[in-house]
Amino acid sequence: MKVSTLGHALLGLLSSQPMTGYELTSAFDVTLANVWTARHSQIYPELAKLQAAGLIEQTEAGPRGSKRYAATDAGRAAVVRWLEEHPPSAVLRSERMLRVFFLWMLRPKDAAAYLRREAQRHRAELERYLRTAAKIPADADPADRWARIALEAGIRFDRTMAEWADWAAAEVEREPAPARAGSG
Amino acid sequence: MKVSTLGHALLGLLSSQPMTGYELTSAFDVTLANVWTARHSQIYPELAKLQAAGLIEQTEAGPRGSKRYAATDAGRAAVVRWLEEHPPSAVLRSERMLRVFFLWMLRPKDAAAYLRREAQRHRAELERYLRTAAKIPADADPADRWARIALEAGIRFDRTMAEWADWAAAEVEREPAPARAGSG
DNA sequence: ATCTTACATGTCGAACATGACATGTCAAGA
DNA sequence: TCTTGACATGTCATGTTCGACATGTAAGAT
Repeated sequence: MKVSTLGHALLGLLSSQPMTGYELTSAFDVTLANVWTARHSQIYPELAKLQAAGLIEQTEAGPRGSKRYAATDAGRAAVVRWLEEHPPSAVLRSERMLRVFFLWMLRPKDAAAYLRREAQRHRAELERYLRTAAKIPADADPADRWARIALEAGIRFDRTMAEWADWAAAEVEREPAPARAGSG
Repeated sequence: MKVSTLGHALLGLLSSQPMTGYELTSAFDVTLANVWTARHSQIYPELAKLQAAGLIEQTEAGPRGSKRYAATDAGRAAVVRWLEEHPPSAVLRSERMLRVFFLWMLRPKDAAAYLRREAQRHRAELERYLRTAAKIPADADPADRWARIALEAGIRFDRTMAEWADWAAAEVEREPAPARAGSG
């Protein structure tokens, strides 16, 4: 059976602890939101597929008809193979960064304002990360250490992008677009 | 008519200069590869849709049955509206970053090796960006300035991620996973 | 002349992803 | 008791994206 990226993500999550579809959905809304997204309408059918393939199993039936799943040995092995054998696809999809390529179409003033707002958004996200990081106990527990490592990527990313956006805004504002040849 | 992200990207590219489907395809393979991807099999049908909507028009019929398109006024206006009115979707999709969340499943030694390879990949990409940047003439021309701004985002991003990956590898290697409680 | 490679456009089925619709449970507070 | 909101699972139509298939041309090298 061929497992999609989403499938591997679910398998990975279910390798650390048994979870319900609902809990997996919120993991995508919170923890993984900045690297991958998935709605419950995609998650539930995928869980059914993984179960049929023997990669996960239901471990518990809870209150509101909830079903808790855990990765099987085969499921965990699939994640490890994915990490070790499947070359990481470099493909990155970011509407936010795509837009930057077309900001030249706005008046310099508007483009600069756009970039300042981008910087603010990145700083807001950075603050959020820093608050989360402050809550992680000084590591010893491997789980905390890994949480900290993933978080650090977010912290550095948003800090860098905020700085870049401010720099870019300044760059756009630097001169009101130099006059064409012959002005000097 | 509702225009997709891909549609806006094509409209943006065709706003700077008329291009053929083939040229647009290589723009996605080269320039935009790090923020958005699209295959020719998606691009050609999308061009047909944009033309039908009056957002682009064919300006030239070239050698091998090639067709060159340019954005119309309506097309350019659509891009500007997209940039100014449509709130940027924060959705970022990166298989590479997703994987990091599951590296705890590897032996520390293997996880560290993985992260070192990640660092190398980012450094290689960084080198590529720096070589490209060196070729951009010291700006004066707005087009060069904008090219430089987009490139700078890539440079800072890959430099940051390379540093992060090295730091993360060191963090993973720091101790061979502390023994469980009671080891003293 | 022939071959190879880059140029060039297109279709189609399958897979992936979203948003809307649909349904129901349980706990807490008014 | 009633109401609200979080919990919980599912389907379906539509839209987006990919990989494979299909076809042909022009330029440059041998």
